[in-house]
Amino acid sequence: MMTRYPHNTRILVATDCIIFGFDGEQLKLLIIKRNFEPEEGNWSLMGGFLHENEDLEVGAKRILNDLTGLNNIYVEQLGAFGKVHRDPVERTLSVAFFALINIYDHDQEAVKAHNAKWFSLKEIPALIFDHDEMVSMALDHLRYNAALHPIGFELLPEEFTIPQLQKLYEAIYDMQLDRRNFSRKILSTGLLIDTGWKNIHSTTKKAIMYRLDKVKYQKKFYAFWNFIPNPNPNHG
Amino acid sequence: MMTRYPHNTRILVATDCIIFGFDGEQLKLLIIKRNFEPEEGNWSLMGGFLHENEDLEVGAKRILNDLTGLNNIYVEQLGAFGKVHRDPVERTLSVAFFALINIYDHDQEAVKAHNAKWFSLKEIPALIFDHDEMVSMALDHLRYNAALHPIGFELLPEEFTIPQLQKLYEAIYDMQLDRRNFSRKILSTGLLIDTGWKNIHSTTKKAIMYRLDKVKYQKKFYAFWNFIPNPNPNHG
DNA sequence: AAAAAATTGTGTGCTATTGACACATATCAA
DNA sequence: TTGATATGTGTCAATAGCACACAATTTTTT
Repeated sequence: MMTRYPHNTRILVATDCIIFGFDGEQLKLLIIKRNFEPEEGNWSLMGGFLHENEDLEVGAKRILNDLTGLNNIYVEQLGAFGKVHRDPVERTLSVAFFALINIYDHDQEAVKAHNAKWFSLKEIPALIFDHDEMVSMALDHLRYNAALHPIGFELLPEEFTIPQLQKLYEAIYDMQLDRRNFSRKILSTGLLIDTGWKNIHSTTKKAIMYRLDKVKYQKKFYAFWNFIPNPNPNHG
Repeated sequence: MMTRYPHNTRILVATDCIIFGFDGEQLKLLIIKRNFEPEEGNWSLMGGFLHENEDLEVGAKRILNDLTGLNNIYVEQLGAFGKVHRDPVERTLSVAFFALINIYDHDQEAVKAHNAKWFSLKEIPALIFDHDEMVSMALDHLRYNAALHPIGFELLPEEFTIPQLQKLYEAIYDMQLDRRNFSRKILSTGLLIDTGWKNIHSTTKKAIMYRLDKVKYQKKFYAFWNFIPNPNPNHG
């Protein structure tokens, strides 16, 4: 029995998290100001090295918990970033994870302790290494997947109104959507349950609060949606 | 300036390739019979360790070229597989790559030399490590993406007929499609160029040979298609 | 107290696309 | 010449998409 593969180089493996949140108006990204070398003082995704006996997703969730105090975060693996010189200190392969959190749920003290801050998409500063590329890929992933799967709900509180949901989609796609068509589409999926409550925070007509039907959500995750109006109606 | 990150474990990084081909009737997977330990004699995806100064995709293409003799293979990264004990010898992180090739284009001698063989999807033997999971994920990826993007063409020769393309889609989705509706949909994309030739190999009516309009292909890659009839017509 | 402003809920009609299905055409074999 | 098989094109009803109008609710203003 072999105990090692001979003659091969072992390299460092890290995990970086692209963390999206929604404040009701804008889509935001949570990043940290590094207080360690290299690139100390510059902005970076939250990340860390993988532990010796730790699975990838476990490592990502440990890092996310560390920063936000949250445990049940929606994460998907984005992929591995392995360019030889992406880290100037030593070759490091990073597995990027895409995370969606409810921005009002997290531990704000932990975020402060890590020198972390939420940035609107259009105000994100330059990031270290290849983190800009990771963010860009994560945003594409979000736009691509939110049009086909009901993942947007991960960014909202348990109970939400249709206008809130619409604002989220408008923020994700940076476009205006028709209120009436959006409402019809979203209700026709049958994924929303009327809680019987109304949004008491509104200053005008109080919108109905809904919650996600989690059973149907699981079943329909792969049934294709199309929330975003077809950008190219006549396949020209 | 630092030269190494202290106190962190370095691990082996490998690449495994999930290689799909289409023989005109069936979708097939190319796998190898291992002639080295561990798991010698068992079936496995084609893979190998990443070289010291090699980028991930370069490593995958090196491995693909090694097996098939081909250079311009369509590859996408599927993701990193990093479970602690996925390789019994030593912890190894594998980055899986999804590859589509024209089955009649490759170097059959090289394939034989590697003890490799094409298997129909329904006849794939059990594979080593977590390779079954990789194949399953790759197949999901293919089904998911072929419905939205024109990647299916990667599996066909430069010139092909609409009935051939239809058979490919039927193989991918393991379902029958309506000839007339399929033809209408595919032609309405404007992605196909009539070469003026006809399929001389046919024994009955010779179908028109088309080729892909590569300029439009690039432009339309992200314009959503929907080749597969809606599985769930009334979003119920 | 009534009107205005803002926001939310629901409806209508036109058009393009979809999916089910029929018929005409081309090629080879019997 | 006829039959068998495969290919190309057409029709039509049902549906879904999109543009748009109107009614209802709540707070603020007059």
